[in-house]
Amino acid sequence: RLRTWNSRSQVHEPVDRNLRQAFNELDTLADKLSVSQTIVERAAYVYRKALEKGLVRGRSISGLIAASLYAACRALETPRTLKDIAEVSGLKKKDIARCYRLLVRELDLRMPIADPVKSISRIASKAGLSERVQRRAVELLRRASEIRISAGKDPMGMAAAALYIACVLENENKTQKEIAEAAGVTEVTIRNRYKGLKAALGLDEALAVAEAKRMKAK
Amino acid sequence: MSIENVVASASVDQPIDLSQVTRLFPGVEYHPEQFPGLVFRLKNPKTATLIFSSGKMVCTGAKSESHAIKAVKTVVEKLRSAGIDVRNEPRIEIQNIVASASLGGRVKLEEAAVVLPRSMYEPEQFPGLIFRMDEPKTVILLFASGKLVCTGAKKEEEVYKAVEKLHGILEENGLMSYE
DNA sequence: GCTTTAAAAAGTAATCT
DNA sequence: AGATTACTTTGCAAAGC
Repeated sequence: RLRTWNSRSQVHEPVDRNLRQAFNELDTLADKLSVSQTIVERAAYVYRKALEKGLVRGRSISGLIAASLYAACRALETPRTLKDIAEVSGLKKKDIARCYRLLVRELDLRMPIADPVKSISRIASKAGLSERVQRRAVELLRRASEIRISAGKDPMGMAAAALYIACVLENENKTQKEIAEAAGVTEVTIRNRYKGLKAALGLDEALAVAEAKRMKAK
Repeated sequence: MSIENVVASASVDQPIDLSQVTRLFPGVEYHPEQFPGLVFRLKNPKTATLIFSSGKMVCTGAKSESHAIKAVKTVVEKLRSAGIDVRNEPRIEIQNIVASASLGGRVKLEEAAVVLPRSMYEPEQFPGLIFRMDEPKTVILLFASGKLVCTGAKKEEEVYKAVEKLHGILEENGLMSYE
């Protein structure tokens, strides 16, 4: 995808050698993650800035490329988790996260706060959930953010729990396990967020009725 | 507010034979292939002191500056009474103080992340907001509960100043909610 | 950059009963 | 479903790879 950038590079400069290797890795990751060309270009921009600031010295190109790609996804609010990028890059989540924080600190990147709503459709399609359930989950998340119960919690955990609750309320039979797998969190996390959302949004009665119906159907 | 950990460096300006220390104190941990420092643990003050062959040391785990100083002096005394001649008194410097505190109310974390310069809030990676303060030069981990961790200070006074300053900033911007 | 030491915050995770 | 233990983040020094 970045052939044009690569061919523009001149062979003699070591900077261009670095960029070509970096952009080749970026293309590979981007393909595996199925992200748009816009994301790739933003990631390439972030990496160039990092190169200019000398942040690449003594650090692995792979880690910074993976972190640049994560930063681009975050900046453009495209739901890709550190876990996703760790899986396709073969790098450790912890190392990519460290590079990402370095980029944000040193390049003064202003990142939008991760929004669980942006992950709803991706999790839903992986788990095979209806449009109605998704809309319900989004509404639950909107109410949750108003009363600030999401603060400090993993956005994917919030999104997964909202989808699970929406499934119960809309009588869509999906297990916590299926949604947990689609979201990349554990069932325990869904249960904990479920409790929090139920209590904070006053869903006790509605969920009790829906759960009872669910048991009967089963 | 309470001080949770104090890190101090020290030096007796004289080499120390770590193998000898290992022989005299069976309880110490020393794995030179893994790490050049010998771990000398004290029950009181409950601390762990790393001793290097250069005679330099690092004491961690103390709950106050004075406890850290007391711990280093105790370690030196123990070495002496075991038969190691340590001629000089240790030169001790406090390097870092870690404290925890509560602001007494909930913090609007997402809004704070937008308002506070040089702050990072990444709930996917860590539940707390990371705030780097210039003066006093400290780093504060701030949680939605209003509880926080302040680290990087070299004086207890800096911890108080940093926490009060942050509290003031949060109040001025309407980022606190009590009860 | 890594290695080791200590401690708190709140969240997530793995493992055992 | 709990309970436990362990890991994530921050700061810092030490000597050596």
